[in-house]
Amino acid sequence: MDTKHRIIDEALTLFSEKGYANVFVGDIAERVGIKAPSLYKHYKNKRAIFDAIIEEMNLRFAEQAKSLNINGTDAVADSGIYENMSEESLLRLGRELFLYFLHDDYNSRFRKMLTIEQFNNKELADMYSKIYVDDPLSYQGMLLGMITAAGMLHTDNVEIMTIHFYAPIYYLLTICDREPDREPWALKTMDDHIRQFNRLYGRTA
Amino acid sequence: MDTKHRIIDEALTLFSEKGYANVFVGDIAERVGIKAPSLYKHYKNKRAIFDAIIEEMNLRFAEQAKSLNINGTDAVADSGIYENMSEESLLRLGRELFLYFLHDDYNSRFRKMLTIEQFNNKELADMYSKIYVDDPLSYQGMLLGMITAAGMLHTDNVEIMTIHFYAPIYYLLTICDREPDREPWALKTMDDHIRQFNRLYGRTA
DNA sequence: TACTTTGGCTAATTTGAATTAGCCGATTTG
DNA sequence: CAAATCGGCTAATTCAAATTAGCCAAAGTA
Repeated sequence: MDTKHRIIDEALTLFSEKGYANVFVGDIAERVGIKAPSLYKHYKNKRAIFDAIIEEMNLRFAEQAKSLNINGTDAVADSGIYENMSEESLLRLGRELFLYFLHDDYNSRFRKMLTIEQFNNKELADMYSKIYVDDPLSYQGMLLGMITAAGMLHTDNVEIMTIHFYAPIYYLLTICDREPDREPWALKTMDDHIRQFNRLYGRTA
Repeated sequence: MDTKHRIIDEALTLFSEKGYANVFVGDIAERVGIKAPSLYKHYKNKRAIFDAIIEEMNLRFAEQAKSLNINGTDAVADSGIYENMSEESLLRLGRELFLYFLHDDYNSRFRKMLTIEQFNNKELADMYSKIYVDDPLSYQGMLLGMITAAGMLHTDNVEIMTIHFYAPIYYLLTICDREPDREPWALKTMDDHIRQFNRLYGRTA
């Protein structure tokens, strides 16, 4: 990774821990292993580093969204979630979602940064909502809708069903961001949540 | 309200909007209608203002917790939630909870401040978890547990049932904090959530 | 090979925000 | 009523952090 990327990488780490205003240009430089003035060979100023992070993340999430959509419906059908749609496949879906969001290097740092900066910056508020509210709802809504259409879950309101699936995951996620020690409890709770979700929505009406 | 309280009141507003580091002592003073140096007649320094806010909020929440516990079980029984436990009473419970957390003057500002500062400050992280994770779960868990014991809801895992009740409320709350325009949608979604919750857990097993 | 660009450095400089000094009128209190 | 004390003000002061100036060596390039 070249210096220019190392800078936004280290800056993201620091911003996610302390917030933009509490990170000094010198802190970033130190992490990168250079002196503060050298940073200015790569970025016009501190704000430009921040903007570069946003831009980079926008790219990443756009790619991710595209890759999910390209395969889209087919990928899900292909994934075998239909053939043997069981509690186990739902459990897998939830756990993967949770652990991906929680541990993915960029997701976790970027989410914390957005959490800290969201009230200061309309653009970040919108990104937060898109990434952690609207996109998951629409993607999981699509999945759960298909599973429902296939007769394996039952509801007349997929949106609420999706919130019932996702809100507890989101809730546990924010807890782990704040208190990583609770992760084992969160994982267990996740499993219990999904098993119960499956029982609640899985019965034949 | 005397100056000393006006200061922490305005400071809380500003901290909740921009975060501690982005608020200048002069901003607070201006809101209060005095000059920055005059602030120092009331507080030793900027950090002391922040600490005073924390202390004040600790008091408020302690009082609130006490008043909930004093009446405790009796209050619930008294509240008539039993006699005609209906979808309507659950709806009321959810809506009140939601609107109280969302609009209560101190709750809403303080929650935003905690959201911004949580990763910087272990004490605040703990407060956040207590106020918005642990206390609601234990209080609502108690209520729902009683309703379940009375045979009006059905589950063998009250903790998960409580998360199923509260996590969507929490989720909607964080959305409204970030995007107040979504409040009407959130309220409607709240109602749909609770009706569905009631149907899911209300059936006789 | 010589010229240019790149990316590092140290030593200023600038800026702006927190805090202190010290004055002063109003209010409280012995 | 006189002396504290309170709570405001203006004018410094301090200090830390962002940024700029300007030097230099190594790497790339005509």
